[in-house]
Amino acid sequence: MSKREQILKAALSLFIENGFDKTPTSAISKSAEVATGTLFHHFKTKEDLINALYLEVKFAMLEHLAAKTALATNLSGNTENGLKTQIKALWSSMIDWVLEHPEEFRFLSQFGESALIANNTHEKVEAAFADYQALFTQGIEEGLFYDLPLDLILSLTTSHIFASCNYFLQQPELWQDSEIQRKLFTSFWSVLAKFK
Amino acid sequence: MSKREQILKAALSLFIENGFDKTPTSAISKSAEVATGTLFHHFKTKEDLINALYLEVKFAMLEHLAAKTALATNLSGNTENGLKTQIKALWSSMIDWVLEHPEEFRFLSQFGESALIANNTHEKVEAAFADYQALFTQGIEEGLFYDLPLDLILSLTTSHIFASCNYFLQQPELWQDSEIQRKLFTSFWSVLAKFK
Amino acid sequence: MSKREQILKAALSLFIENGFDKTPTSAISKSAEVATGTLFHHFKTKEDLINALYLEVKFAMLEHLAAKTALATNLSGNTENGLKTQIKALWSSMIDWVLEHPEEFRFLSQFGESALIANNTHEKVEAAFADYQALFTQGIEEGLFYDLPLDLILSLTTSHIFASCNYFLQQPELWQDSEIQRKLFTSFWSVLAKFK
Amino acid sequence: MSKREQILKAALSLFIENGFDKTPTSAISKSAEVATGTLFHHFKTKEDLINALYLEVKFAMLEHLAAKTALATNLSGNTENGLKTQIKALWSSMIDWVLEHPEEFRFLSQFGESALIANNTHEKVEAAFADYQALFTQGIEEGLFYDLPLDLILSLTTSHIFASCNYFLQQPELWQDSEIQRKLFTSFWSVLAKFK
DNA sequence: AATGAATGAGACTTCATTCAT
DNA sequence: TATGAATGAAGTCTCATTCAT
Repeated sequence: MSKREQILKAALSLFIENGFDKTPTSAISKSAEVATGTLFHHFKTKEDLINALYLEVKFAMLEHLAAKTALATNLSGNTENGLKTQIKALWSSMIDWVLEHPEEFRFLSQFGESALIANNTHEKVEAAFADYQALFTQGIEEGLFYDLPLDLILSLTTSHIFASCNYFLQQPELWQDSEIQRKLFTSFWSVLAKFK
Repeated sequence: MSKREQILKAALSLFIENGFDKTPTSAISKSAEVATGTLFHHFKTKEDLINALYLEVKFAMLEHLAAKTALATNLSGNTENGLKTQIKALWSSMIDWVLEHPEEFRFLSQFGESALIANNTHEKVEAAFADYQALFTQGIEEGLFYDLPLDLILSLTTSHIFASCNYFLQQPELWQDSEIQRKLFTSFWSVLAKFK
Repeated sequence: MSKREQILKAALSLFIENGFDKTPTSAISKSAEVATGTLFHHFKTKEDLINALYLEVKFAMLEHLAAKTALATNLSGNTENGLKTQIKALWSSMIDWVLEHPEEFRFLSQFGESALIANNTHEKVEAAFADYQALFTQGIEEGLFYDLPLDLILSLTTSHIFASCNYFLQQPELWQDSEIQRKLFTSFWSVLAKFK
Repeated sequence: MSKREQILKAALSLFIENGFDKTPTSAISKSAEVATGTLFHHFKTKEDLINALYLEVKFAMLEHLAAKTALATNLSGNTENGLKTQIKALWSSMIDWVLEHPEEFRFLSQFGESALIANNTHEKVEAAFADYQALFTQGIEEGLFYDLPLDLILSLTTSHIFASCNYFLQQPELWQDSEIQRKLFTSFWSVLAKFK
């Protein structure tokens, strides 16, 4: 692992454990076993570091989703209920990834909305997730979803997933229960879809 | 307004504007027009201050909900669909309060999950909200809601309301549109209820 | 006990326990169960308080010595070895008092040399102890003691007593051992006297 | 001189002049001509600084004593009165060192008994002085000294030396007077020895 | 005499960042 | 690329003292 990677890894753990402001850069470099100067060699400032970390995590998540949902899309073809299938794949891939990457998820929960993440950073992420967003636009346009503003729809679904993930992180065994999965997806789906 | 209240008010504004760590206690006392020592006369530490503020805000919200929903309960009597009526009253009172108290809502959004709020504080709040929580227990027990853990149900509904509130704070005029209200409550209700 | 006395008593305990600077006046008034303002009603400043306390303690000690050694003097008459008898009485009365008033002794040990005690205060004390000092002048003049400066003699004897008292405070039962008393007085006496 | 040494030197002067609590760390760094942060780079806290300083001073004194008394030991051989010779060498080396290092001595006088010096620190010092302590154990065991507890003996002798040093610091020319030296050592010796 | 809320100067310490090596 | 001693501005909190009641 390169020193840059050591630093990112140490920062991830420390930021979620103590928060950004309660994590001195000296603690990061110590935990990463590099000198204090080395951190600033790789990241101009502490805020640069957290933005770089945010991008790494979001893109890692994206790669996972891409791998899982590409498969789902191919299997389903483009049948009439293709949208529901795709969104279900997205939904469950997301929860899978979170359960495999709990620290990363906690990081996104804590810092995704914080002012530390620059607009510039958010824009890069949004561009990368454009394809997924398009699924929701499609659902609204086809009259399958409630006729509500796209942003509101996205926000409602995102927060439903986040709440579910938080719950499963506490009780991971529940995710194995297919009955619970079914109920929960029904709840999720009905947040946006007019019909079950 | 007592000096204590001046301090709480100033802290509320500054914390949501800049965050906890980016708000020096000196800025709070300055904005509250009291001496630096006065802040520490009333609140032993800066963390004590934010916990006291959290309690004040939560209890103010509770009072508003109590006033509004007591009314709703009386009107509805205890008819068969009493639960849905009560929860709808709760839902809309909540959004009403948020739109009337945007700073307080932003404060709860930012700090409700943060490690700054002590367990002790959370416990006091939960005790005060026990009656509302009971509504959800009832819904689960009566088989009206999904048979999912109470905590999960609460978390899903809370995050639905929060996402809605956040949206209306950006677009307050949409809350006047009764059609949107209807759709959104339908979405909200179906997060937890098996039947529409 | 008057409030003034309550304050002095609380201050004594706290000063020896934590030191002068580590004892807030607020802690003193709290321990004395009076209001913060009351302390400053009786003592103009915190330094005034410690000076008042120093005087109280020194005069209390003096009273004890006077009571004990007056007796000794009367019994001994003014025989040739009167001086040794008187000094022995002084020596043992002093240790008696210390063992009965350990807090007061610790207070004198810690603050007797400190810059907190004003010259003015020291002068009052010295005036009150003039009679005892005269004993040592007499010993030097009579050629019984080493021909060394009075200040040095006083300093050597005082520190011998202090060291002994400190020891007996740790091991009070040793003071009951008359053999040890005898040896220790022999040691003490030979610090100043040419002959045993 | 390294920055660390500059800080220790400045702290020594300021502590004895004003006391620990009346010496702001800002005054130390200013007097040492280093930045405020530099002090805390070398010493984690202000108390760490005074403990480090205490060790430095005690070890410097020890080195001086070792150099002087090693010589004395060699000259004296192990004749019958070797112990008295050695202790006299110790006694006069000690006073020599104090007169050459008045600030260091005042520092030890003021802080040696204070609660600021950690047990841990005292233990390190005691270990280093074990050889000298052994001389006194020997004196007691050989029946040359009073049969009193070692701690008490050490305490009595230490305070005799301290009182003498304090006196000579006021009147350094007296230390040149060999007659006074002789009397004073006789006084010192008779604190512990049964025979002159 | 007694109270205690209010004051504000000043204390210790932290920490992101730099720079000479 | 890597190091870590050095920096100094800025932060939280303490505390002796005052004064209106």
